[in-house]
Amino acid sequence: MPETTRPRLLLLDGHSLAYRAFFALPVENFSTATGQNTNAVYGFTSMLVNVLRDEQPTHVAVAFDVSRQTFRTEEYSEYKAKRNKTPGEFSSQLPLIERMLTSFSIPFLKVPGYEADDIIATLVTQALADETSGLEVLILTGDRDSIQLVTDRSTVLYPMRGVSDLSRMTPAFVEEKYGVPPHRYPELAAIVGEQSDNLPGVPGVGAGFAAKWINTYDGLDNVIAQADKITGKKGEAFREHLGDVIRNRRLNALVRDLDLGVTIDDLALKEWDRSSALELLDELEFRGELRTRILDVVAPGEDVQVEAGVELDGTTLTADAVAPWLDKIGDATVGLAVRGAWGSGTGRVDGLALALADGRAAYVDVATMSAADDAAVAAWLADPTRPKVLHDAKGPLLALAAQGWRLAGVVEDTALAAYLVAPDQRSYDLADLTLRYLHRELSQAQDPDQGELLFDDGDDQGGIATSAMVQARAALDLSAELADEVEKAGGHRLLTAVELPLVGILAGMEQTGIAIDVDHLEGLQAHFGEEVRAEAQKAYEVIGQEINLGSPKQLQVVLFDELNMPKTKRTKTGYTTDADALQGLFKQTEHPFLLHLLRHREVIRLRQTIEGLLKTVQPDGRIHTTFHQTIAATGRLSSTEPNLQNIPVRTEEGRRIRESFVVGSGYASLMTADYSQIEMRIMAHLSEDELLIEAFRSGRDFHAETAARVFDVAPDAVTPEMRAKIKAMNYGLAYGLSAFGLSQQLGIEPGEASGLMTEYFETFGGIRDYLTGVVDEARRTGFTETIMGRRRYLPDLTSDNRMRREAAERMALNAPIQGSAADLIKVAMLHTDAALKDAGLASRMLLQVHDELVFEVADGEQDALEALVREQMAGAADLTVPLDVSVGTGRSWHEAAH
DNA sequence: ATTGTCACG
DNA sequence: ACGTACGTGACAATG
Repeated sequence: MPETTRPRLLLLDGHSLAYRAFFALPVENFSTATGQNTNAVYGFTSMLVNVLRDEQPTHVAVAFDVSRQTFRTEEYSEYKAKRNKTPGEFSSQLPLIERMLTSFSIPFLKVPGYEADDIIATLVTQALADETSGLEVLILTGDRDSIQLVTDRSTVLYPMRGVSDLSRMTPAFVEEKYGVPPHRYPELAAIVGEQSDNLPGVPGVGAGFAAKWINTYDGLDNVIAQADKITGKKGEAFREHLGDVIRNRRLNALVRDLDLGVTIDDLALKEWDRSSALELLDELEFRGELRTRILDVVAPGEDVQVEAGVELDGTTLTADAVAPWLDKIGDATVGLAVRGAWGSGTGRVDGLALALADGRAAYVDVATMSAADDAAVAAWLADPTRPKVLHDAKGPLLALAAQGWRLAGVVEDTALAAYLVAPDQRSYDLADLTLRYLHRELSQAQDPDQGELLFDDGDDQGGIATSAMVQARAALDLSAELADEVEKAGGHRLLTAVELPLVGILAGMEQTGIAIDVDHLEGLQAHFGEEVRAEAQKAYEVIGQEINLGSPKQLQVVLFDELNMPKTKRTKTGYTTDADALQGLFKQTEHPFLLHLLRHREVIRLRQTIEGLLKTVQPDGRIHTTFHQTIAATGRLSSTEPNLQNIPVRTEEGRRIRESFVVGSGYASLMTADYSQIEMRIMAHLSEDELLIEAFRSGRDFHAETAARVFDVAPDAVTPEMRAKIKAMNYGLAYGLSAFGLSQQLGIEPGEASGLMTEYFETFGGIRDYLTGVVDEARRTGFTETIMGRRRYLPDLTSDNRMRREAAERMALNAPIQGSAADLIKVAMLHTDAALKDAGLASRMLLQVHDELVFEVADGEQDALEALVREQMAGAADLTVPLDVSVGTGRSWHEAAH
């Protein structure tokens, strides 16, 4: 005989559970790419799903508070008044919880003027009224008021700590824990008070005494009636606070007869809306364990595989089969994945995987290709009319180039698309994106036993062909999905007109590399190495011991314990020993150790830089850096292995390293071209500040011009000090400067810095208005935007954490400026590259350093190149101020400085 | 793996 | 009262 399912009603207090989850789970760990916080949704959903799984209810409902205004606040305005203002990070998650419930087909109820507790109390009362139904009730809540609802047919599940441990409150449990039966719990709470509701109780009376009184006198009413019989201090306090107790009792009584317009039958569990549930899980970026747990409960047996069911009709092409296959697919858009390796401007191709939207896919093993195959592949790759989609195309591009294949017709790079949609991500791994946007497990689908991959994989032993084809298909499907997202984020033009075409240019620059004078670099290495040794020796002599000068920990012992120097600014683990602090200490103590230490730092750093560079010189005598297009959230490029964007320049000694970056054989010289004050010019353009625009249009010394305005003197009366102050101010502006930061920078008093800022903003009111406007708008829309429409999402602008909020505000000030500059030089690179090709010049672009481009100049092209580069860089955008470009030429990067 | 320090724009 | 400018990458020391 089949077991009859006992009817069980599960009631949840949505508000209190979500609120608990919000504080239990660190918000940093739970937010989406676009900055939506999800910790409360996550915690609530997790609790809900666990209870659904463990308790198997037949009926479910969730109750919410509508607002803080209820009949209780009407009656007692201080009710819950001590609670902090509900954080925006919390409120924004409530609609998501409601959507989650809707997709689970679980009804949620709200009644204006009443709390979630009252709704639950009403439902419990209804459910228990019908004794024949045998309905059992479970109440999941984070609010202790519900304890009064516990009976032998209704149990409260109360989260103990965090969101995982539930305490099962049966009548016996309540009696054991509080010393009173459940229906008397509110009487006890009335005496003891409830801090979270801002209901003060009787001072000095705890749960123990309260329970004793209630039991002795048989209920609170009798305790009150015979209050004068209670002796001692506690009795006195009780009589004194009788009013509070009576009020508490009135307020903590739950309303049990609301008109909800639903019956218990309406709460029966229904079919889940699987597709909208999945969609929401993706939107919230819930993957991994919770996702699985939800799907297990929501749609048992219909796990991700259903979603991952990508049917691939794949084949590993044998010799001479490539050309016919490529012919068959015509000009369909193809997902392309390259197997091989790449880096340092070169690479190797082992195989190519192609996938089409209709399921066809092929893998070409380069090792077994015939000459005809090679030609067919080469032609297809190079044909711009045969559209291809790749993930992170720059590496494959280099590998293909090393194979002698040119790649054209790349209509989408899914890494770049995902970056434009959410530029703050740490990585844009294909598997992550596939899961986030396609609801598919790349790794799972790779396994032919689990996925639904239907193809003859022939001698594909390691599944290399399979996984490559699956990735090719994933890239293709992703491009379709991301196209919408990019469109929504307004990034379509940026993607197709800037980022995508830039890929090839960057690949070319990496491939070309920059020539290095290794002998010179080795000479410098020996030179600085000797000084490192000598300076360390002197440092050891002064303190009479040999410590590791590179260890902040050992330095702190020497400086602060042994030499008893004043403590510097704190770091997480101790006191800072950075150069600024050491200089400060030297001013106070004049201890020679500090000078040797500082000098040691300086030269060891130079030596390290040199050694790092030497290690990366390739057999061709050149360094081939890797440029990254999806790292910096502002839109800038970054450079690694080695980083050629932070080669020393500020000191004469450091600049000697730049002497080692030289013109390669067969070329005449290096040329650098950089924008002057690009960020301030963008500031002038965006702020439309008349005076600032005028300062730039005058063509005279910008910092001096602005200083003259601020100090209200003639331009020729500006002293070097005045200029230095305003220069620091000008630079600081785009960083969201503070009086403190400015004072540190200039070594002046914060008060003076603050006065300087006031003067500055009075002079350049347009800048002040612009800056406040940027932050306001970003707070409203959730993102900032550059001249080209590049977005950066800054959810922390509404954070309750002051540090986080202010940090986000500074990012909001900086992102449009730094990002627009990045847009501009990228456009300049595209135009310059095109113009070089147009003009048939042999000169080539080697490096980009944010506002500077470095070129290798071919013989006889010096003047033509300079004119071309100036024109393209200055014309990259039409701003209200001119773009000034300064150019220099020489044998080395050092000489090419201007 | 994280922290401190320091190089660049 | 508190910590302080934006964006990166490399290296050594240390947990």
